[in-house]
Amino acid sequence: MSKRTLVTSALPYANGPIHLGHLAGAYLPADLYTRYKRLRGEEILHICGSDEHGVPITIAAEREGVQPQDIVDRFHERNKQAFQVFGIDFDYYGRTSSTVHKETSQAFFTRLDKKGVFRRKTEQQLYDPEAGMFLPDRYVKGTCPICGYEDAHGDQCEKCGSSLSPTDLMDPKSTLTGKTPETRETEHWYLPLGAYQPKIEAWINSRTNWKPNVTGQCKSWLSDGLSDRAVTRDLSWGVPVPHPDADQKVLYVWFDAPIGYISATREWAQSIGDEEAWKTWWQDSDTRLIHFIGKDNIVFHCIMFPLMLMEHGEFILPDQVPANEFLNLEGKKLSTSRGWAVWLDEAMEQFEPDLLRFVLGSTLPETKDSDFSWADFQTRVNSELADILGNFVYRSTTFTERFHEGRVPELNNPSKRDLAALEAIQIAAREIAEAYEEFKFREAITRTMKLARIGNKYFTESEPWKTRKSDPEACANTLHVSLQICGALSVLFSPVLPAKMNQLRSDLGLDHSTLWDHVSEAMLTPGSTISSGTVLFEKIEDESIEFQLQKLQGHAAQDKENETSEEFKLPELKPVASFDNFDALDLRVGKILKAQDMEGSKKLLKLTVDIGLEVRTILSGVKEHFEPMQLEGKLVGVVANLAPKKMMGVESNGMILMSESSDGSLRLLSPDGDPGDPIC
RNA sequence: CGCGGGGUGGAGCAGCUGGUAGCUCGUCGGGCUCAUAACCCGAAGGUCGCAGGUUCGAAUCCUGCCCCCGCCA
Repeated sequence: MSKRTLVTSALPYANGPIHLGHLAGAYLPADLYTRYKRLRGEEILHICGSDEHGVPITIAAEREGVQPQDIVDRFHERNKQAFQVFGIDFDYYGRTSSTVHKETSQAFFTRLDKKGVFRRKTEQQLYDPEAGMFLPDRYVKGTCPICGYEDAHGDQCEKCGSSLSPTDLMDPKSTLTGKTPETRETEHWYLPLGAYQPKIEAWINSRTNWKPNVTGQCKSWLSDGLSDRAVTRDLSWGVPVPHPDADQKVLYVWFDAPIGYISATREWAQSIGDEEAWKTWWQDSDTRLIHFIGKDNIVFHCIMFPLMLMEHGEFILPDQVPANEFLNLEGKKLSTSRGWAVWLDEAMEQFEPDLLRFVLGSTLPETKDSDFSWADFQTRVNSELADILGNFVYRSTTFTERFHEGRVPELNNPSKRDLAALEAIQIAAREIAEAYEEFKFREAITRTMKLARIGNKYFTESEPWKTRKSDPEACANTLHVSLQICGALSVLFSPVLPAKMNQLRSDLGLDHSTLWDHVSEAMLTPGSTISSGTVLFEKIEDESIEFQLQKLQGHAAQDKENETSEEFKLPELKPVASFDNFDALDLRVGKILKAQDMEGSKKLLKLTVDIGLEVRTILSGVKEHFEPMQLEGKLVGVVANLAPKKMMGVESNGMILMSESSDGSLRLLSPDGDPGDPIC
């Protein structure tokens, strides 16, 4: 039995925000596990951080005309913040652009180099003389030698799917300068995976407790035969290769990123004022190392990184890699580039983190790809969190409040049913724990919810509203038992619903440091006071779901527009809307009294509009289409009851109706009538 | 034959180290009224993609075929 557990979550790539797919793949399961283990009183450390090197970041930086560091700074902060709000309980969130990481990964490289692990190979690579640099695969485009597609990338042809090497391309062009690159010689360090294959294979075969999808993926790689992999690249953004012959070279991102787990742990040790503390977590064989990742990362965490650790010699190896499959969205695969994603920070503007944690946790892609849909989100929140769990707690506490002075009753002469319900608490605690230990988080959540279902059934069958008069002792027992179940739930559900269960424990007068092993049929002391009337979970209205769906469509449509902006194509009709949907809008005739420039905004004009009943301020994104003077005095259509929205520090109260031409230009809808007339 | 995943009642999933097909939601019927139009009970609904094979017995193992879906997490 290991003394402690080190949990790592895949380092998110710092060129974009976190979306639901990321959470479902690694962060939420890691957090559920960590929180569960902490509740067990076990020693556990959860490490993560931003992966900040690699070509996509330099491409993003160039596109925006900024430095890679700027991109990375932006997303590091944004993602760190989003994780925190969502309740992902990292002990430390580092970043690979840090000094400690640079030192750690360089030392790692040097040690492997000195041990003779690497092979140096000279190879031909494309060089852009104008840009003065070797071109990474993705910086080269050309004609695919296999299918003749003219716009193939240096690493892969999107048309036929063939994987390519830049030198395979016919008529290659640098995407930086558009020039034809020349071929030059360069030398790189390789990790000769092929040579180590037997060693890796033996190790993988010894991992008998891994998930089938993980082992399967590894074996498939092994049976294809591992090929050597470069660990260095000719780039400027990354960790410089610490070798005199390696001018202008950096460590390949796949090599330095996993070392980020170690460097982040070192930084954590510094932060607690004990520089050496990280060693316990990485070098003591009593520590169990667990990597939470998405399936795309399996090969790195199950083959490459373990090999690096083995050859380094001073580190423990991963004990478990509970990789998840992928999460789809509304039945379609997520695509950040096509705008088909739900961004964590945006989702949390509307919904409490616990709701997302629950729904996402209930549908984690543990064994195969799974699907997240907003309709399902609404159903699960309403029918499970609100109706089953929330309502059970509510009926138990309010009944106690109304008929028992808000105090936990004594248990006297319990019936068989009472005893069975109390026993269910222990059984649940045991079964739920078992599921967590086996990384079956969906199962854990189902089993936890089952206890609330048992509570409802027990409460209904006991009929305290009848025994209240006929048999007060039985009634008291019912309340006693129901409240004990609530108490148990407040702990057993807290890995999934940390904030809500904190609230519940407060209401029940339980200590926040209550541990899993304190869960029993006697958690609440008879006579102690409880609070009631807290509605833990509000139901989600259709409108909120509709809003999210539209936002999603909006993201996707906007992106489509960007892609096909040259085509003259009218947008497709939206799905049928009910009359109620239409009727919810209050459309009015308005008169623009004044139009002012919004300083600092590219798009917005500040309009003062008379809508008959009142004069209000409306911000409109029309600066690129109209001069303020053109607008003053015009009659326009106004959405008068749109929720106010603050932009650039000014609150906008409504929206001006426009028509948009295929070339993107806007025109006013000009109604006849007087300000305030309803449009119907 | 590029790699990988999958096809189970209306929907979303579990079962897949072989032995009467489960769960949540939805639907229908009933009960109850403490409660967030909630809760409880019952019912209908599946030849487990297709075809072969192994076996006393296969959703579960083997073979072939068909169809979906990912592969800038």
